[in-house]
Amino acid sequence: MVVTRFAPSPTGFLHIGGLRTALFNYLWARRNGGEFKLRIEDTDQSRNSAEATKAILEAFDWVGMDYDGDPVYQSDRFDLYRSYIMKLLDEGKAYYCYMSKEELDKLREEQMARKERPRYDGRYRDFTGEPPEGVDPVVRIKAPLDGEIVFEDGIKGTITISADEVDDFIIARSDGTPTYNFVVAVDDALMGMTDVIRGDDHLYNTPKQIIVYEALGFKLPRFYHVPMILGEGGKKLSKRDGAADVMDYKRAGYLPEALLNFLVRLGWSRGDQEIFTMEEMLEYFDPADINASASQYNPDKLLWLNAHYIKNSSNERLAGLLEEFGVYLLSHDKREILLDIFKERCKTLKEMAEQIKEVLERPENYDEKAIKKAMKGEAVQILSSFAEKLKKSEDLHLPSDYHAVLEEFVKERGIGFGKIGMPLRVALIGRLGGPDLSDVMSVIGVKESVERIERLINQVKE
RNA sequence: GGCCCCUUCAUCUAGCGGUCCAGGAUGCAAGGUUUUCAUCCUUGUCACAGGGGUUCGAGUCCCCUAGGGGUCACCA
Repeated sequence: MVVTRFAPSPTGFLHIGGLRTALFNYLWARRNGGEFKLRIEDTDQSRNSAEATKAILEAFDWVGMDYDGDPVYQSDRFDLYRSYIMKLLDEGKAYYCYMSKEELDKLREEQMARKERPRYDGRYRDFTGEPPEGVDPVVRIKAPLDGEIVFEDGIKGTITISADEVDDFIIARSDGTPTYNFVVAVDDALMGMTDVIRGDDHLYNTPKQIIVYEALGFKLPRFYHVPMILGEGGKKLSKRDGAADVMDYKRAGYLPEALLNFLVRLGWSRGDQEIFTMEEMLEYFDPADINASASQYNPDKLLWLNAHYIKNSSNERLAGLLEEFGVYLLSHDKREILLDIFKERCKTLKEMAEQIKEVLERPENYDEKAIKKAMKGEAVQILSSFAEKLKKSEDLHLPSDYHAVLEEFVKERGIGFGKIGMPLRVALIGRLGGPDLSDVMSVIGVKESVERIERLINQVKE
């Protein structure tokens, strides 16, 4: 049985680094038929917010990762933590420390001045005297005084930390609330975690948590510390590097499977394979194969992946998704042709929506450079006679019908395709470039095509 | 600064001592397809951080240097 978890603190949105660790945990649990749990680390009441929790849940929902059972909120479990703190106190494995915050700060400053590593000096570790008046004590755990703490990391190998790097850290604050490293260890043990996959910014927390595990007699899980995702340029990932919030990717028109595929390949691979369906990820993912080095965020690759998944989506699905971007195609009679055209050429849903709108809606203004390039010479005459020809043609429905008219027109006038192509393009969608003209006309029909041509002609005449 | 971790093309990566004058993908460039743009196809471009060892043989093992990252709270 494999049990994993994702344990965010609800202090903000879910960012892509978090999503990746969540994905790794999810895949590993599911691959093994185990459980994937969600735990909200909200022990610091001043910093967490209900909205943040909601945003995290929303992101999970969007990418389609399901978790087992209800999310566990640490704020519901203070009594539980207290009982374990009492237990350690009773067994002499933890103790009250009456040092005030001010004293502590002073000690730290002195140590820093002496260029020493700031650490608690253990002055109350074996204290038996009268406690000072008027001080609410914190509870500290007894960390080993010498030797080293060694553990096996599934990604980085054997990690050795000298005992004097870890002091008697606080497990309960003076107001009685438990601290992070204590509750994580207690919860992971009690929730039955077998594998803890987390960011390697937690590497230094691990020895502390191991101290808690051992003091409480809990069995250690396997640890995997995954390297962080760096921003472009190798610096810490920031908002500037694409949208840091997972839901921003939805708003920007990314498909969740593209994002997941992108993230799973950041630090993990299987031979030369680039495209992974969820089924394939579930079949092959193993945290032991994660790279030990950090990787950089690469927006171009994400875009490429997204284009791939758009191409391979059904028109029905795309039509549904496009509604969020103001394009309503579900019951549009030209839905299939429209989507067939644009799913091949767009990298995001947002881009797709914009380009579909270019076809569906008349151009509001014309690209100036395009006008200059396309509307010289006899372009106006060519356009208007093409409009005449369109009006006279009957039974134009399919793109091929329009294509035939276009071909005939070019032949009759003895001109190159570009002579009509460029101006017509500007008339229909307002710019050069874009999809096949026959496709566009078949979508909007003869009447609208003619009107758009006339509109451009009038505009140019002015 | 102390401690810990990391280091193959611009980027994501393959490589687990010989099959590597280092493979794939993205990007970029060129060509082809296309009435245009995009897609697509083809070709090309580009890397073992540096220095010492170990070994018959090192991208692969060890050490040093450099660079990068992380961490040193009554935050999580």
